[in-house]
Amino acid sequence: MKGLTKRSDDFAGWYTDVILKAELADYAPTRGCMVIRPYGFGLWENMVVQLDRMIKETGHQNAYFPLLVPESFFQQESEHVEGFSPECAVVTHGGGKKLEENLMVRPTSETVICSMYAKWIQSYRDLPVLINQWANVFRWELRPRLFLRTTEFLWQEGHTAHATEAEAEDETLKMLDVYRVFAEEYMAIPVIPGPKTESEKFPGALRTYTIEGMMGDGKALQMGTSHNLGQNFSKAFNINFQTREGLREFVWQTSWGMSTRTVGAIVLVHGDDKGLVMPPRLAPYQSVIIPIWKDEAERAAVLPCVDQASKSLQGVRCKVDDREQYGLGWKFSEWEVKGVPLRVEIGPKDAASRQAVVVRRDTGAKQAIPLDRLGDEVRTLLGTIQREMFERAAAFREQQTRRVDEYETLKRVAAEEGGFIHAHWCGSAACEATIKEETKNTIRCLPLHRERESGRCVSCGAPSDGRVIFAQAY
RNA sequence: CGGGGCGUAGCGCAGUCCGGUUUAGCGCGCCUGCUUUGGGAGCAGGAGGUCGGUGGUUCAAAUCCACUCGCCCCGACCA
Repeated sequence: MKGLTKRSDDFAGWYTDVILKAELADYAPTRGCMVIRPYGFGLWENMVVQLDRMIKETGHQNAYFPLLVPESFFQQESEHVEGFSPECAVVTHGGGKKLEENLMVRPTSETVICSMYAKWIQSYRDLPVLINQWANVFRWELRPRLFLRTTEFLWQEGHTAHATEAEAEDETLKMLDVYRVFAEEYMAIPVIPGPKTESEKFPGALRTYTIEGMMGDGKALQMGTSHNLGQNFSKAFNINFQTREGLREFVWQTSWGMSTRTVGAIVLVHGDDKGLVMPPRLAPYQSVIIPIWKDEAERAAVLPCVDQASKSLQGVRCKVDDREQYGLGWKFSEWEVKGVPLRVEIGPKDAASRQAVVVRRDTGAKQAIPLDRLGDEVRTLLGTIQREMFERAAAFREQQTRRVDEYETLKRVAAEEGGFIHAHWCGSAACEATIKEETKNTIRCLPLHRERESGRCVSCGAPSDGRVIFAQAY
């Protein structure tokens, strides 16, 4: 692709170029906002279809709550207000008049939803409440980046209410695992699930769990979060219920979200110098057929083969690129930057031998496949690509991960190598802050299934019983 | 919000320092026609601009000055 910044030259510039040239998105006239273009939205829609299915399969129902939240509602949970106020947009006027009460544009929907839950929940028989909504939210970010951090973004936010603390914790972890499976099996991105530290948790939550992925430059990206809200919101919004025993209790809540940011993760993890590489299970087009001919005779020979190929690819999201105004090189480059997993070329030579030339986007590997086996082979190849993309990402993460025991080493690795650093940490916010200050690395999470290992905090030397993950984050 | 950079045709840029043969150019793209097609095709013709905005200096401003708006990159805050 001409004009595409090399990934190794300037990773950030490359990222922006890929998104623009692949036509995933474009800058909007509104500051900090972007337009998700049809190709990018097609990817998001495929993600939505799968994630939505998984959310429903775990017993949740979709609903929709309003974009605007009365300021007074928003202010009911103190930690929540403190965390979100700086990044909220506020509506002060409506219908040409100053409003009696300001309306917050939701940065997340806990408060409106809780106000409704207070109304809907009376008895233990009303529990659990398992609701999800697909929505847009606004966070006034100071430094926007396409997909990764935009003022408005799309996401899914689940909000549940339970009778017991244990049930809420189960729900929190269950949805975290839904995210893990989605990231690994659909996005082909290995992630590390685990709780956030106190300083990194969601404002108002008891505990926040995250799935952390490693991007192609070794930096970490939080790809989804699941919060155990405890009774913080139910107390603030008075969401109580009568137990079987006749007692009044506050519900235990969770919330969890995954956003369009993850589209950025797909670019950052799988992309290369030619552009995007789409994981087959989410790709808007899984294959593109490019017919080749230079006169009517060849066209007549090739077209039936294209039809046959196209028919044999039933069930594969396939596009036939028969645009005549573009040359072959142009088409190849275009579908490469867009990351279509498989390119199927059919020209006169192929037509003569009843075959197609199939080229993998991820490896560039090229092979001739007889037309009568094309459907099966393509389906198999798509599976192989999906699996190998995950394996490559996992191998890369492995290669960019260090175990470090000395603070000096941590500093050096953080400065010179980047990537994930597994190190001991005593659990104090002070050490966490010092390390962040001095190395730009933050604790991404305490891996859920980390091995018990006694050691000493890299910062203060106090005892620790397991390693945490440090990394520079997006 | 701090530091840096950039706003000139749809996109990418030159011209700005040192104001004046500049009628504001170039490449790509776009439109018309013909020829082309196994890795970004060729020829011919054509359309397209309040030089980000406002104000100032001057006989004369894309060019100098002031203010302003917007965007990008790097930090602090965040999904």
